[in-house]
Amino acid sequence: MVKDVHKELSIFSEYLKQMGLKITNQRLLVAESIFRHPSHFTVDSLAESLKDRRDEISRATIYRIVSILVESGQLTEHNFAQGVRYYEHIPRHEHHDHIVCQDCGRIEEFLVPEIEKVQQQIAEQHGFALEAHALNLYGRCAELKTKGSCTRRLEKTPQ
Amino acid sequence: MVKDVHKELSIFSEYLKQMGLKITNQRLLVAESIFRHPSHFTVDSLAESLKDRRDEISRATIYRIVSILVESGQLTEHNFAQGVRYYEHIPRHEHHDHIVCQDCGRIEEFLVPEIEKVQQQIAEQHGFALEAHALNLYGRCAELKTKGSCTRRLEKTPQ
DNA sequence: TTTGATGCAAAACGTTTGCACGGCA
DNA sequence: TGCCGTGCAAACGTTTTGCATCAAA
Repeated sequence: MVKDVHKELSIFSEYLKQMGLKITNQRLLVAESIFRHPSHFTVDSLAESLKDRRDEISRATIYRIVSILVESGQLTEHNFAQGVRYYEHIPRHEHHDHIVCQDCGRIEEFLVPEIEKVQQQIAEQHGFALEAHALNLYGRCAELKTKGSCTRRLEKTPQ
Repeated sequence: MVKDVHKELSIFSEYLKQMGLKITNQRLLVAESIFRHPSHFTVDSLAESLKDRRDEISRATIYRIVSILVESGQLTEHNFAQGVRYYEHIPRHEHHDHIVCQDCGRIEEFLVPEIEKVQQQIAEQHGFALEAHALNLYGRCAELKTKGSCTRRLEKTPQ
């Protein structure tokens, strides 16, 4: 676990070096926080979780660091809903798709290998060079269904 | 064709009546324009296409009418990219998925019945009540690949 | 006549950017 | 030391909203 974080951090540092970018405290701190972060996040939630340290990092800087991580391939951007960008750190490039609760914003993951295959075929049929794809399911989660309400309900929801 | 437009318009009028909403000129004009519109659009592109009539309809009003049409089920909202909402009128609820060119914004449609089935199963496995889904493929379109550039390149692209 | 719809302008929202200062190389 | 990164505040583009006016019922 901790090893993974270190590994990802050194990949990032290496990327910075290769691109002639500087290795700063802010970049390392933001990246480390993301690599420890288990799940999907927004720049806003990331900024919140970084708030309580002595040297708060400005949102502008966080935005800039996040785009570097997208370019380095260590962060994936999701369009679950309009208005906010969601990000996700996927170690070892293990792709998966998402099912999103429209009530509480809960996001779960799944993978169906057959679908992955079909997508490439469709792109070929349309003459497209496939670069990325997103399969998002939207619904109401189990907790809501059984309990009538959601513990996460008060958090910010995509939508 | 024209018949379809009339049919959709009367469905819309019926919906307005049932919801206690008024049938106004702006609502009919915007809806008619959408129902004639063959494809995906944004509020901006819709406003542009409605510009040249004597009584220009304000953007605020167009936004409000579009959300009514989403609620009436006659318009589907897409999260192809951040920043702009794309809409699509789907007569007779013929669902399909999309492949989007990241260069020119060209959007083509496809449908794979097997995928549609699998999605329901996945939702059940996760205890979700499935309400909607989106399968978006992103790539570079054929025209770009063969000609090295895109005729649509200068239009606004999602991204 | 009553109530809801419209248009305008201002606000809201997440995100980006110009610029002066500060810190890495 | 030079140059890039940072933080601040202002700008941005899309969407929403408060309010006075207007029109459908």
